[in-house]
Amino acid sequence: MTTVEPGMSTSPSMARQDNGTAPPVWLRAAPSRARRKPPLSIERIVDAAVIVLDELGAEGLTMRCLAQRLDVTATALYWHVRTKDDVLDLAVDRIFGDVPVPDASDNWPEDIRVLARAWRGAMLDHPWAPGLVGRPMLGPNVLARTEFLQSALVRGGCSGLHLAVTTRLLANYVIGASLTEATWRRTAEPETRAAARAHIVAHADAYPTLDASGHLDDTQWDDDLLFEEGLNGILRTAARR
Amino acid sequence: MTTVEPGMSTSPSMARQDNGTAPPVWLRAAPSRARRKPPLSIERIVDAAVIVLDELGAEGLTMRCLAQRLDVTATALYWHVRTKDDVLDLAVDRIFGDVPVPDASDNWPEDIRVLARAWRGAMLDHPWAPGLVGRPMLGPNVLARTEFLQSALVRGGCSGLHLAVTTRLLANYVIGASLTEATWRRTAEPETRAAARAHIVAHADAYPTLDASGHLDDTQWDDDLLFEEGLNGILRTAARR
DNA sequence: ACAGGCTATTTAACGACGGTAAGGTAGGTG
DNA sequence: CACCTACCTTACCGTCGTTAAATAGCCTGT
Repeated sequence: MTTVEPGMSTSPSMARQDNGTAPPVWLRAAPSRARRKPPLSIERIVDAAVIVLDELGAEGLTMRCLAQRLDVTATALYWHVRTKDDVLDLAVDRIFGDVPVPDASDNWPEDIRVLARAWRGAMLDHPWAPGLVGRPMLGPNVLARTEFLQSALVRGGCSGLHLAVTTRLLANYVIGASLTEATWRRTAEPETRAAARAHIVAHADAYPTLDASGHLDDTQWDDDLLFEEGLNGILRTAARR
Repeated sequence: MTTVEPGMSTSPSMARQDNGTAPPVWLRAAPSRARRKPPLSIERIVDAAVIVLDELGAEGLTMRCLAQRLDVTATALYWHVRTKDDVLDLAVDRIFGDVPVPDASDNWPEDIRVLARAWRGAMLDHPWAPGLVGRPMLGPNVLARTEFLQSALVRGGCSGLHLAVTTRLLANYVIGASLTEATWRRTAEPETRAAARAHIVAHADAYPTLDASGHLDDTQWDDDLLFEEGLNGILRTAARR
């Protein structure tokens, strides 16, 4: 993955510390025209942040560790970014950039389905993202997807109050579903999942319906199916106007 | 609010430090039978945590500040609680305990409406709560409300896949709506809200539908109305089976 | 009355974090 | 050559969550 380049040590502090013992010449770069470290940029920072978040989760992202990954000191990041929260906001919007905006077809419900599926897919691919939705989502990528979603509803004949209601219904459903599913997948090692399910079964007198319906039982229903059916329900009422 | 009791200083460290200068006798408590500090308990900790969260938000809750409010050192909390995350989980479940579980009537959609309204209301009363839903919600209060919700659907004739789909649809909608609304209210001073709306208007070429529909325009639609209408839509499809 | 043990709390401290202030260094420009 | 600006580093601050050890209050058996 990471290849060693001449004149580039993986740690800048090591490069500075080697006073006295110079490395063999052929490992040293040509003194004047050596390739330098690529300059830092917001894009590179956000890219690295997403990688770290994928690997370590939201709690694992540290300015120091993020800087280390970029071969830079932590404080260098603050030249390009104001706070850590900025990095988080940018990272969230970044992953929504990976959600393709489909071309508008003549089948508007299917357009919405495609977008909603991809939206949920992006959040489940980066399970740290739903937990970060508690900050305002006003990035350009999010707005662009919301625009597409609402425009599809307009093509379907929605307007006025009904349009506002359905837009929110759709967005909130996708967000809520992604949040709960991601939380469930992230926090629950098989042992924990089983314990939760067992807790319901054990207190079946308090939770008779949950017990009978197999709530929290992973083997009962497929998450993808449940999401899809819920989506269909929303779209059906949207179409009936 | 806080009354000064004899023999009880608001800060224990002050009480210890006054070596030498003893307070006047009448301010000192009777030496043997003085009322002592009420003992710490998980309940008192969680109560205080909710208060602090309401006042300072999720980022303002510190073990030290929580301890100070309880007139105790920070480390004393760890006798009753394993980590700060425990406090957070307990606080989230605690506020759901304030959501009244209605008696089952013969009008099951209205039962669900009542519960859903109160659920959303609880999260908006404690705007820090939705941001903490990224941790598993398996507390007894949450489970009891979920049980009621699903049992109402069963009374309405739901079963099998349809029951599972509608349960999730409802829960995810309420969670998503509460999350986005609370986020919007919490983070957005009027200036920020106006800026967000203005951003859409300024880029009306990129977001024509959002612009025309008044997206992010607070004066356009009432949040309560939008939530209620979305809920009605879900319940209508649930009833049609 | 008193020793001893359990419970609840304090004192002290550690390591890591987000963030700031000041200084340095390279590259372009006069 | 000097100088400016953009970018990065070194050194450091205050706060956080958490642990370990010492300590105070209370109950119990004698």
